[in-house]
Amino acid sequence: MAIKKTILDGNVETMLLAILDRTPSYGYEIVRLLNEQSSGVLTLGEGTVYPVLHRLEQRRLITSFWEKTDSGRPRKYYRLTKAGTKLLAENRQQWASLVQVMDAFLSPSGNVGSNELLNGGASV
Amino acid sequence: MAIKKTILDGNVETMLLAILDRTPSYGYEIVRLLNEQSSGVLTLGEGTVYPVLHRLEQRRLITSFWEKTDSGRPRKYYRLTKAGTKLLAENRQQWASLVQVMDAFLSPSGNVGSNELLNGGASV
DNA sequence: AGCAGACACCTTGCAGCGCAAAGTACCCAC
DNA sequence: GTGGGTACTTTGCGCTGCAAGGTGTCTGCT
Repeated sequence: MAIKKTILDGNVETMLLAILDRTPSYGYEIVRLLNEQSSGVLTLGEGTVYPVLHRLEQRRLITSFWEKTDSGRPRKYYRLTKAGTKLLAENRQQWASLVQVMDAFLSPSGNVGSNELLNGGASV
Repeated sequence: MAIKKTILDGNVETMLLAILDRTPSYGYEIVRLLNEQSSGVLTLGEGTVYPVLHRLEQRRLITSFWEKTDSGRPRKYYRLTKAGTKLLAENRQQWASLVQVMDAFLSPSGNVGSNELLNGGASV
């Protein structure tokens, strides 16, 4: 079963930033990357990824530059800005916090609030 | 830094189900539970939790019953239905898948696609 | 008596995000 | 000349979290 859209909210942004943090890339390839390298868990279309890229660019978290190719249409490459790198770091932190909280509440044992859990996170 | 709303999308639902899976409870207490037992990571208000509860009830995932109390107003308790229990299981699976994917893409080393990661999840 | 504050519930309206759908355009192979 | 792969774009819908505002009860302080 593929992942439902609702719990993806906001995390697509983080994944794109993480991908672009490794190396500049372009929309079409990012879509392939996400779908192929997620064991079939993700099934994102272009209609999802492109708008996110546009949003990120408008917010100056990434910048774009066109590159000609031998085959087919030119590609619009994206690269992280400084602000993007910073946001990625924040998002990593956010994600870590969420994992911590979800783990606590989802633990079947129900030992939420056991203080062992409450030191590792969100010191910021 | 508290968690931003966007990445909470859908997960609040799962947390509520998980809480109610342990024991029936009521809105006001659930709000306290979430905020107190999350090391300050969550700062959810009643305006967030009550609508979710209503939604869940409409979808027949939980049922409610009023209980009188000695102090103050009566409480509206919620309890999981069979469908709710089933959805919780699904949501756990969804969450596990998301964690797997996010871990893969967020790993700084960039070794996404290393096949060690690709066995644990989403067999459903 | 009056008032604050904890308890407990509810609703409206907005903003953000994912995504399906539909469209444009180029190239290659048959 | 048509089908399919590459590549980018946009519009509009639905769902979700949440801020803001509101109702009502009881306890305790002054």
